[in-house]
Amino acid sequence: MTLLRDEGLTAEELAVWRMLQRAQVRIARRLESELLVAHGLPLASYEVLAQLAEAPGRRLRMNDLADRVLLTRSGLTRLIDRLQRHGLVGREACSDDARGLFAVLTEPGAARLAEATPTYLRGVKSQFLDLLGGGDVGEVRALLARLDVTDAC
Amino acid sequence: MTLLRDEGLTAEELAVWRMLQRAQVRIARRLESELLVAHGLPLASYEVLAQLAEAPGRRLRMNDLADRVLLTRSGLTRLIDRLQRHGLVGREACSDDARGLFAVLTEPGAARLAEATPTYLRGVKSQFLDLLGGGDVGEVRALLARLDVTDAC
DNA sequence: GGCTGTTAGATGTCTGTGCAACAACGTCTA
DNA sequence: TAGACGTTGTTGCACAGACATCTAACAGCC
Repeated sequence: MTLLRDEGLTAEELAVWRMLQRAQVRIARRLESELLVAHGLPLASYEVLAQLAEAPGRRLRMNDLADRVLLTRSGLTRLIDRLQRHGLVGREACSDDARGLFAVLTEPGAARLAEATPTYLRGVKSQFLDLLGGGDVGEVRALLARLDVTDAC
Repeated sequence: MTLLRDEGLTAEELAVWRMLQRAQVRIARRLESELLVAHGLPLASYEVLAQLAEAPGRRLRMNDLADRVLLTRSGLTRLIDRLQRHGLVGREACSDDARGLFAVLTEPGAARLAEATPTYLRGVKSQFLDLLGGGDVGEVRALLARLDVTDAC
């Protein structure tokens, strides 16, 4: 464990990273399972629909969307394929860049999203916010914001 | 967005969850990619080796280990298969329960872990701790600890 | 001792995702 | 205008992981 000191870390710091990891994975798993049993919607699909719903014109470039839902472009291609097959999103060409494609939320997609959103929100509340306790949210936000470097990597 | 109010959430609270998600996923991705290029070791494999190294006798029951690395039993079976194929861990029977198996860290496994650990620690530092800034660690720990309910679910 | 129910791991199967390679298009420079 | 270079999205491929199912072994009970 002297390796820790060699790299200038404390055991506590390392533990904090592990806790972050555990927390995120477990919360995500529970959210996903709740969405799945109640609406047959995987978490990633929900997030795509939610991002599209929030975007102007209910549409987003594939690349842009991939960033927001933390998927590679290829991963998003397949996911949009699936959603399109179920009629929840469509693809539309982009007039000012012939390479570009928009993923567009369809009416059925919006309906499905509306149906699933209460489940999602309740999950976030019960699996995450309730555990945090009351007044800390701004504080947590500030901490996490530092990790959210929109970097050049 | 009145849905938020219906469930008693604020937009900020929802954003905090998304930030947690992004932070964890991105940090994990970078750690994994660093471990992969430098040592050909996926993050999950590293974590298994690390858990075994910390355990008494360098061994852990499959079930126990699966919990610690956030894998299902089946997932861990395959992962241990792979690691065993590369000689980094072994399997040993459990004397007091004939159903049980220990995953045991081998000497080559320990060596590989020792080799990869500086990369891992540097990654945790540069991708996570440095971004957090200095004195907050105890505070963050306290916050995350609340999410780490070792629950009955 | 023979049931019943539970737990530990392993395996078949399927889905999802990343990486590398590719084609189509845009952009910049000469 | 042409060519080099970067970007966007899709595809072939391989792999990792979840779920359901299976077998073996334990525990409790009559």
